[in-house]
Amino acid sequence: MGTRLHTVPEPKYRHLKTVIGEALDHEFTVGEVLPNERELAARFGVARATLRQALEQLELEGRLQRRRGVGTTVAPPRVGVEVGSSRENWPGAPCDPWQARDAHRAVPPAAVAELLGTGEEPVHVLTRVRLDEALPVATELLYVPAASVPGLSAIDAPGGTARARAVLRELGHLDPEGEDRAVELGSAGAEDARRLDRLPGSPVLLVTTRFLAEGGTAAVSVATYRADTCRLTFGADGAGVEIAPARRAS
Amino acid sequence: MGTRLHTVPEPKYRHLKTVIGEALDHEFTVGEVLPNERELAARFGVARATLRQALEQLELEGRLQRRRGVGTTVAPPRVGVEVGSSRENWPGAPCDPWQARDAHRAVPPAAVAELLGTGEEPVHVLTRVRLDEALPVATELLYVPAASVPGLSAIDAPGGTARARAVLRELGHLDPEGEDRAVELGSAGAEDARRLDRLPGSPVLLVTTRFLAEGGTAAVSVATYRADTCRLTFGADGAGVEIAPARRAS
DNA sequence: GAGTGGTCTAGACCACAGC
DNA sequence: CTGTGGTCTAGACCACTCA
Repeated sequence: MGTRLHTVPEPKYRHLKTVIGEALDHEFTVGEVLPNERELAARFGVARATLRQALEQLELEGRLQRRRGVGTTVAPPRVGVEVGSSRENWPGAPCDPWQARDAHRAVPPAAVAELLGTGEEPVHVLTRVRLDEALPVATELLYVPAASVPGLSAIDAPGGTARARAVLRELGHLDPEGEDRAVELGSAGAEDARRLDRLPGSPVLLVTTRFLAEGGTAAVSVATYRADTCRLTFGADGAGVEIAPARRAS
Repeated sequence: MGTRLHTVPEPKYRHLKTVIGEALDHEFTVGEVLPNERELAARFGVARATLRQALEQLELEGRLQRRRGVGTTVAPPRVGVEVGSSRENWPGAPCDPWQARDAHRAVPPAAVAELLGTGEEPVHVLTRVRLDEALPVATELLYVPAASVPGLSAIDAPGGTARARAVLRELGHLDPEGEDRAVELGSAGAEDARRLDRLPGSPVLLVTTRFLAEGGTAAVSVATYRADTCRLTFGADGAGVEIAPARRAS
């Protein structure tokens, strides 16, 4: 009685994924370019679409990187980006890892308005970017109700980065009381995709954060992290920098 | 001077995604079944593969649920599962939301062994499942070095759930000193897929947790959450139960 | 057995990067 | 320009669920 007689036949693309995945571990180095898709498909004796199904999953797992017009390369290990507990990512804090790009006033989407407790009232909306080694890893919309930045008159700074800095400066004066966070899977919209240098629809990790101060919600951040290159870390006060990626076994 | 003259033509599947997404918001209710793929493709005048590309992304965003042999239905909003800070998810704690399924001894994968600080030495490996409303939302492998459970002899319980309970009981006696966590995107392996009632390769959120006690790593958990149905929450001590899903705008 | 989504094929053309 | 990955087609068959 052989092991697992007559289990379902494994689909081709899944077998391909295993084979290529093992080849990546043993016969390729980070950054190396793979043969092109037509070549690979021919070599494995499958249609290009089938091969692509395998490559897609490997890319989803952060093991491959594909760029139109360029080719498919072996991806480096995911970079860990600190998202959690350390107080340094309070907006406006000295070590805040985000770069402000713009600021304007607008009525937030309903889901955000509910978290803020504001109604249809416009709030400050900051657009920010987070870089790692000069490459963008995330974009963010930071919603700040006027009530959180009392020292700022609505027409204080004309807009753009100047106002963004002013809002952040005021936020930094608040006394942080903690944060709420939610992480879920999403896909990049057109804007985010452009800023993250990915195609629209690429998988992203959506991090919604509620910043608490003075008994209420001081700001809400909706951040979009590249799921292919990022591993979000939630350190126990800076101790957890060393978590290595856990590779899936089938 | 029309707005955005001559920008790139939007791919069909992305336009489809928008159209169907809007229809989901306005003309369908949660749980309702959509027309089948051949019917939809014909209705929109595209090939089935193109339609499927749109459906795939909507499923990735948690807006659709597809089951072979059954059909495509409108998904309910994602369920928030508490993963973070609250001390109640320490393994073996009274309110631990996980259900033990099995226990055995094995040498952990290299990445886990490194976190544990054990070498090639075998550790306890507990298999657990996390349910929400009787549906599985996550599976877990919990690696516990023998040193963390001194009150347990290696052959104490013969294995299975009995030993799992014994290990957890011992773990619960430790004094928690904090946790490290990392979240990344992955795809379900064959085993996980079966337990989560999904197909292999489905997107999952991989949560690697290091439990700290007595100055070292008491255990390492590698948990696999269904990315389609789950939103991981990291509450500020139970305050953040109310975070609503933030829907992507394009 | 009928109907669903999942897999697969063998083509085609398009958009983009880089020379 | 050439070569890459991205999109798209019109079929086919398979695996699964349920009546």
